[in-house]
Amino acid sequence: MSHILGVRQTQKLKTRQALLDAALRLLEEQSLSSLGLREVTRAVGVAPTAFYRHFRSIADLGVALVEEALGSLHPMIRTTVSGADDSSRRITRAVELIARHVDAYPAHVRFIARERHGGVQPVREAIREQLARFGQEVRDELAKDTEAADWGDDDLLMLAHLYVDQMLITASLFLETLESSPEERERVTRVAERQMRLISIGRQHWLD
Amino acid sequence: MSHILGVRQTQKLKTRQALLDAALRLLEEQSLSSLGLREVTRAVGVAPTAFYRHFRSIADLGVALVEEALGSLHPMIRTTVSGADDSSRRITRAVELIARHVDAYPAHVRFIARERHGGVQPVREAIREQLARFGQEVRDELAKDTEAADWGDDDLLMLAHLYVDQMLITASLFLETLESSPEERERVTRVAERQMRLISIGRQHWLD
DNA sequence: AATTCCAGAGAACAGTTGTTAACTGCATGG
DNA sequence: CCATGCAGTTAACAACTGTTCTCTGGAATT
Repeated sequence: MSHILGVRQTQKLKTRQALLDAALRLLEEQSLSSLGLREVTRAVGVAPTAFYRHFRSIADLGVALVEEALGSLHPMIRTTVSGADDSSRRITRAVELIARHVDAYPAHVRFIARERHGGVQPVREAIREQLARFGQEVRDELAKDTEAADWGDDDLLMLAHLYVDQMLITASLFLETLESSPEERERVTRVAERQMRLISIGRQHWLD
Repeated sequence: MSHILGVRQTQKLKTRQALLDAALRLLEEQSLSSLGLREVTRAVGVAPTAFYRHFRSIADLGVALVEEALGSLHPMIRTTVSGADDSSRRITRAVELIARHVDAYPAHVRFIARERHGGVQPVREAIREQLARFGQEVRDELAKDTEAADWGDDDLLMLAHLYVDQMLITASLFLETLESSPEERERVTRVAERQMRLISIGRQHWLD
């Protein structure tokens, strides 16, 4: 199955990745809809026309970036929500995991937050799709929990989307505090934890 | 106090508003950071240089749009959250108010959702400021409620921001269903109501 | 009635953009 | 070893961008 790539294909993949990296860096201070194809190739040090060997358009590159930013995140989401330990520790761990992820991949997080409602339709669509998948996965994880025994499937999905949106809000908040003081980051952490906790409390009393 | 404007000033305001309107329309299918000054003046039917009589830059126009989109919304937010009637009806009414607002001003809502995390720093800042004000106003309204008698100020603000974010998420969801079937809109309405309800339940049991 | 002011027009500027076509050199498969 | 494939180059295109300076007509002020 594992097919060893030739010199040619590896070089092509390398250039492709360089384009993605350069685009992601340029997108820290602008939106995808204003990102120029020449701007990207210039940053990589490659001729403008080389772009077409890898992507049909900037929108196409954007969709690839969505895949890169969210595609590998599914296992992490699953393990974050699941687990049978007590809910308080789980929340602390989840918020910390989000904070770490923002630290590790700030540009990816910024890209998703920015382009989720951005001006490029295919990219919005790709993000919407991935987030819907997250929602379903979180719902499946929640369904395993004994606490959700009598819940309807609709309600589980409703709660799952609430969690997913809350994660995004938290991530975006951490993003804004990337260059703030540790005290500010701590404050944001505590607010996020309490918001999660309030949702959890609502969840516990949903069937009352 | 009410100073009657001369022919000259009214004409200037008219052109300014035409620029804002044209920009808002053009922003339905792109982001602010890719909006061109010439593009806007062309849409209005005015010379490119006339733009400078009204705005220093596109970013400056964006900040004005934030004011137009959110500035007049404060009284509505206050009345939505306040009121002593039972919480279930309040939620129904709040979600309906959001739906109506999205119907009436879709371009404004889209602009805010898009540029909140968009590529233009001064505009992000302006939106952040307005949303922070909303948060404080909602907190003040929540503080009046007898249910929040023993709540700390921190917790009230935490809840207020949760509500504000939830309103934005709901508005953005309605935006996506603007051209969908009535059934789809009804479905979104019910999900939004249940999410609000879950948060309200969490609120009721917060001090347990 | 004469003067000042100023919103908008017009022309020109140096740069930028996406896309095309035809090319080159080198890894690949026969 | 030779022929093919294909990643990346080069050059050129028409169209577009923000910004400058200069000008004009008519409202506002005196």
